[in-house]
Amino acid sequence: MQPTHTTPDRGRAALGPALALIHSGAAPTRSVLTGALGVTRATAGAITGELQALRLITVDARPAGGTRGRPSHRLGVDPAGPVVLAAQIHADGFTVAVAGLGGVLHAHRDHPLPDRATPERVLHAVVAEAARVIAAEPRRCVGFGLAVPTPVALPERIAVAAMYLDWPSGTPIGRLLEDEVEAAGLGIPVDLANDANLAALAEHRHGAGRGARHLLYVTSGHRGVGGALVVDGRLHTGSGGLALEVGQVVVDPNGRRCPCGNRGCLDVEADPPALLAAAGREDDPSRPLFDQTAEVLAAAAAGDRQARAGVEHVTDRLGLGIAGVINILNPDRVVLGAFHSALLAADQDRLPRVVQERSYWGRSGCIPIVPACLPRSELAGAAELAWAPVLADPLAVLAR
Amino acid sequence: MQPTHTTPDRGRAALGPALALIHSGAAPTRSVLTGALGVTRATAGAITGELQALRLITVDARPAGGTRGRPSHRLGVDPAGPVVLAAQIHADGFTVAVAGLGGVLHAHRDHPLPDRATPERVLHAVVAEAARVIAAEPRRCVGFGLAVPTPVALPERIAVAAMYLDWPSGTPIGRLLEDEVEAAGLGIPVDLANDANLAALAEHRHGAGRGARHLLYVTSGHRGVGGALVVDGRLHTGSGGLALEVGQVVVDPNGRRCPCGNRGCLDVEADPPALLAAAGREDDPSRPLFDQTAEVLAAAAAGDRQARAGVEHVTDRLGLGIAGVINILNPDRVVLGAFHSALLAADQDRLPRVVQERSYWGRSGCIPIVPACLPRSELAGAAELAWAPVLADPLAVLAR
DNA sequence: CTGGTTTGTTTATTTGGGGCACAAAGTCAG
DNA sequence: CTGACTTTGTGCCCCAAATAAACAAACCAG
Repeated sequence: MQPTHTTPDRGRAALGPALALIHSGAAPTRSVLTGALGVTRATAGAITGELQALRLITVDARPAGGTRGRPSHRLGVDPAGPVVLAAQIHADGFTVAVAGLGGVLHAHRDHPLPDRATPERVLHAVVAEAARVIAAEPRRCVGFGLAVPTPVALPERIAVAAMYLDWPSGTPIGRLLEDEVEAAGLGIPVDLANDANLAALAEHRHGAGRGARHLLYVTSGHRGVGGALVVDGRLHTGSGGLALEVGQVVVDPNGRRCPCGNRGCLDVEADPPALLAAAGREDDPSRPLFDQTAEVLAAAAAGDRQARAGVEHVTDRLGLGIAGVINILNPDRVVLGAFHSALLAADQDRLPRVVQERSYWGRSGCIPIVPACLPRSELAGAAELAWAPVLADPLAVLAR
Repeated sequence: MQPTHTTPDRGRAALGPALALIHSGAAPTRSVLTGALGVTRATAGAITGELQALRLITVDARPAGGTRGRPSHRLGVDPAGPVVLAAQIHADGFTVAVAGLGGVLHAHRDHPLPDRATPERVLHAVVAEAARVIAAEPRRCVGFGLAVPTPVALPERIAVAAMYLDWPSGTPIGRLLEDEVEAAGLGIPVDLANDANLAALAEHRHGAGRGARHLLYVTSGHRGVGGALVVDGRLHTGSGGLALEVGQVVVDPNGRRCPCGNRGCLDVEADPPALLAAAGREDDPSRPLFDQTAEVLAAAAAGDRQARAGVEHVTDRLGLGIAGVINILNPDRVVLGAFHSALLAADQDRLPRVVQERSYWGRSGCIPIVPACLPRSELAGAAELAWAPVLADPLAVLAR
């Protein structure tokens, strides 16, 4: 017999949204919070009081100055409040960091991957390191988020087609992580997601995408092109978690072969190796791709004609791909990370022009294309993932 | 002096969501409503009682039968309750209909466009007809929605690049409509939007897209390809209202010229004239395109080799375009309207196969591609638009 | 018929949040 | 410097919406 079909007491429902606004910097004062939540000043005061009692935020009574009337108190995250663990697995190793609210990365350390880097061994190493960090951390740790360099299929969180790691496609990476966390006895909620998706999330909350309603994020680290889309402030993962495989957008049907089977995907037409090839250079496997592309960009800036042509070629391809997405989604901002950010810096005008020419009626001329601005956006995104339960319902997480 | 920075009393907040659930058929009983809203049975009972008192819904105590326990009462929309006006402007004229809740089109009549069909004259004729219908309608009319065959740029609701009508791009069609409604003294809230977008909305609420979280809708009436996307149950219009110009997706860079300036847009590669051309037939301007494409499809079904090749060619092009969108958005269903629906019917297997081949890892093999099923989806969508304020806050609209 | 199960309704109670008044803390004009 | 004005923070009262609990109703299965 079910007692009387009810839901557990959620307490103050606006607590989470209020914390999210302060966390993202969108509500620096109680007054702004009042307007953003659509409540009275009295309620906003009660909410901030509660958040303060939870040691999540601080209220600074020093005058903010400027306008007329009584100055607002400044709202900020509490540096002594709870923290989360953020981790990232990448091609060369993994990183574990402690992160506070407000997008603050307190400390992070890089570690090499274990030998024979199977999913189990890597996750075991990550969780072991996480346990060490938690043990050494005086503040309370309330979550753990992990960024992985493979697409993650929902709802089972299965890694598919890892590009750098030799992980078999179909690895149930979500369950493996939870098993490791359970075995280590961490006792905190855990989640993981694709690194490019998380980078987009972080840029939207704290970086170059702040305030954008719909955001397109495109990036490339080593090989392939990743991206993500934020719709109405939320990461759009699609029905299967595999949305925005922007790398699969075809920009040249007669272009280079792509591992996915098609020809001329953005994946192979606008990543670092594509720039090397377009500039007529060989990929030297013994050196980091990043250094080699930096050389090409520098040469182009110095006037090297072939390098310049290569930059323009790849920029045009990228522009075509972005224009295609813009035609479909009409975001209000485009943020470029890593390699593409450098590409934009090398020629400020060309990419916006190409995008404008190739998107319907040139309306995208008004869509700003800006470089990412967070130093470790994937890690910051993993922190966002870890904070998600707290932002959804602070009481439920902190009450334990 | 602002009194105390407050928001107006909204009464029962769950009233709107509850009505929306009943309206879309997602909550056929109080019990389901209880679960969907996350409230107790007592609250759900109070809410349905209030909606019943507003004459918006009916409660039918007849047994629904089947399972154990006390049978639920059936919830349904009240046929005698308020109605809205739905109108559509199309190439040959305009249509005005009366619509009830639940996606019911009560009656609709077609009218020719006035001579010299300027925006002002057409809107004047539509509103005049609407006023006549309202005057003859015994039930209370609480809204007016209009579907127009041009993209509508937000937030000013400006028509851009009309394809069939000779309307100048940049026409402030939203303001013109409001002026006409005001001049006619209708005294009801009014809104308008692009017809393909509204068709997608209607299919999602009441048609082939019911229950889908993310829905891609692609259609073509006469010339060009339209579409829309429903994300998390809401129409995605992008930041400027011009999202999902799916017609601008390039499927063949060496293809036919498109009015937009590009080559090989879906707009000119997968619309009715494209099929005629691919089947080696001349477009006879004196006959409706629909009849001509129907002939090609019939010929293909009868074994005409050239017609068959044309159908396959256009199907492949359409599949390429859909696959591109799927790679970016990963919807969980694709609905095809009008011409594309007929194209799918002509060859059930080919389109899904092409989409599967051309989208990443063939994962779209699981994404159903189904024909639209509403007879007048644009009109039904206009009704949805008119209902929107009521579904958002029934009391605010009906209290007057 | 009896017991079990689910649904609808009534009543009492809790509580989140609005309305209001007032105090506080600044700016601005003279 | 002073007083008017503006905006913010807070305490108190009250209401209304939702929960909880108990009960009644309606059906099925033995």
